Amino acid sequence: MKIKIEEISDNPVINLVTDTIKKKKQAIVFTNTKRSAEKTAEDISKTIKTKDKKLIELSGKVLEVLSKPTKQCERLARCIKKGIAFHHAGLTEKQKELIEENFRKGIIKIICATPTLAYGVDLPAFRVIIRDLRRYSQRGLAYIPVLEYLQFSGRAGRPKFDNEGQSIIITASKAEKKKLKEKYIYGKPEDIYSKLSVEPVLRTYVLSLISSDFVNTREEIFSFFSKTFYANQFSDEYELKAKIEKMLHLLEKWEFVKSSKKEFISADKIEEETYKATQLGKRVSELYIDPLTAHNFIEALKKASKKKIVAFSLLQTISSTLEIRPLLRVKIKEYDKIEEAIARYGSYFLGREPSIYDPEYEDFLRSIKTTLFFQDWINEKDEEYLLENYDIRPGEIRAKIEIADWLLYAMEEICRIIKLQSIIKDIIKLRIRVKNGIREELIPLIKLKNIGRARARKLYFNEIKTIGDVIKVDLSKLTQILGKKTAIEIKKQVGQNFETEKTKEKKQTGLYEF
DNA sequence: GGACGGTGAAACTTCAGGTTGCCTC
DNA sequence: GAAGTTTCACCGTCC
Repeated sequence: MKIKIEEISDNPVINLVTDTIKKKKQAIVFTNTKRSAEKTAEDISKTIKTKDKKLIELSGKVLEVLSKPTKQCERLARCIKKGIAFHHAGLTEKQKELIEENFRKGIIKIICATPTLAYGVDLPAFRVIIRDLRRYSQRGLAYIPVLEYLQFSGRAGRPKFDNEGQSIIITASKAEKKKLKEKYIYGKPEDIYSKLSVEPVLRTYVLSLISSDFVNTREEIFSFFSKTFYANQFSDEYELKAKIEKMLHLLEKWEFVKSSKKEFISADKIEEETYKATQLGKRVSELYIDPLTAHNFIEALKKASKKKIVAFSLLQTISSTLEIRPLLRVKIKEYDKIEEAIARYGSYFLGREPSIYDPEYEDFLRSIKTTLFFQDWINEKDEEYLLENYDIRPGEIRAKIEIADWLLYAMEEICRIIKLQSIIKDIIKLRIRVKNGIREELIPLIKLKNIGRARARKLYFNEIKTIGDVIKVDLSKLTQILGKKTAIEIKKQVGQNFETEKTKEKKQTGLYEF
């Protein structure tokens, strides 16, 4: 199909977007990096002159999601004022919600997004503009799979509102146009391959099958895997068997499963060797962490019980797992800083420190940077600081923290089973700190509902340091610090009722909200 | 003559994201 | 590999 579009700039994306708005339609622009999504949104917004009250209001909301807005928040707010937004995993949940909601309402006209928006979120638009079909990978810039292209263009056309949807690819030349047409528009999507043979996956599933008593003998295990999609696809039975054998051996060595071979079997009974999960193995399987992670935790905890540890020790242990990946990237200028941290905290490490010549050294440095990020987070550094110093955005911070929380929980559980009581306390404390991004002294206050890191710090600063202090302090002072509504609510939580007549009334009519 | 500002080219740096998993007030 | 950012050389201008 051919459509004519007015050329107001030499940037085709801007021309297309302007045309879309003129038609009173909406568009999603897909780019290949977060930075590009932001830049594109900004470039577009600069060409737009509008002063919509709703947009200004929305822009304010977007800016207020954190106690102190980051540069990213400010940039987003500026774009939204013009009805343009960018959307990627670095935004906070609230910001993403606001953008999606207001795009559906038609208030936001254009979203510049990374692939996040093509998955999960149901957000159709009249026009989809795919600016980049190549993305950086290990082998340099590579074309994205056809499947992904289909995912992008699947966003085009709103079933109830439009009769058609447009998916437009931006190309640099005629030759490229022809090539991309062949590959993406007329081409077939790729085959799907099983990832079952990837070691962490295989480890997890072998343990899970044994732990749930779904299979117990070697034969049963082989037979199970031989019916999987993986076996179907590769049909290299020998290789698969060898891999499973290896996994069984490891699980046994790590004491997650026990083989009957080691037990006494009477002479007249030739029993087939069976596998059973140990108590530890069962729990590891329930926790759904990679058995290797669990094993590393156990080794680390054993070391930890024999020496002085600090938050860094445990944070570094969880930053060395596969689950926490991707690790923060160490930038060229940061090498010195990281090396310095290694020197400073070296004695607190619980794992092996690879030498500079080891291939995993690079990952080690990245794990240290990730650890330092966590450490700054629990020392109450704000989002702007973390963005500047670690290049990690609010949305990414949340995602990392959720995984860290889960891992620390798993660590705590393992600790119970292997009976290392002395460390459990440290883990529990750390978990609260990681979850909330607070120093240890705020732990008592954070237990109150509606009190997060910012308010807890405010209270502490005002000499209200414990629940007892909260009870003692009078309402007017608390109101000064937290505002009336929160102050009353907090007082209520510690058993003091200051409900005013007004709020009581509201409550009766069902309008009262916290 | 030096501070300053503007400009553009060259050099440098960095590059998507996610699902499940657990417990709980 | 290329977009986006930073750095730097260069020039003109002003005081």
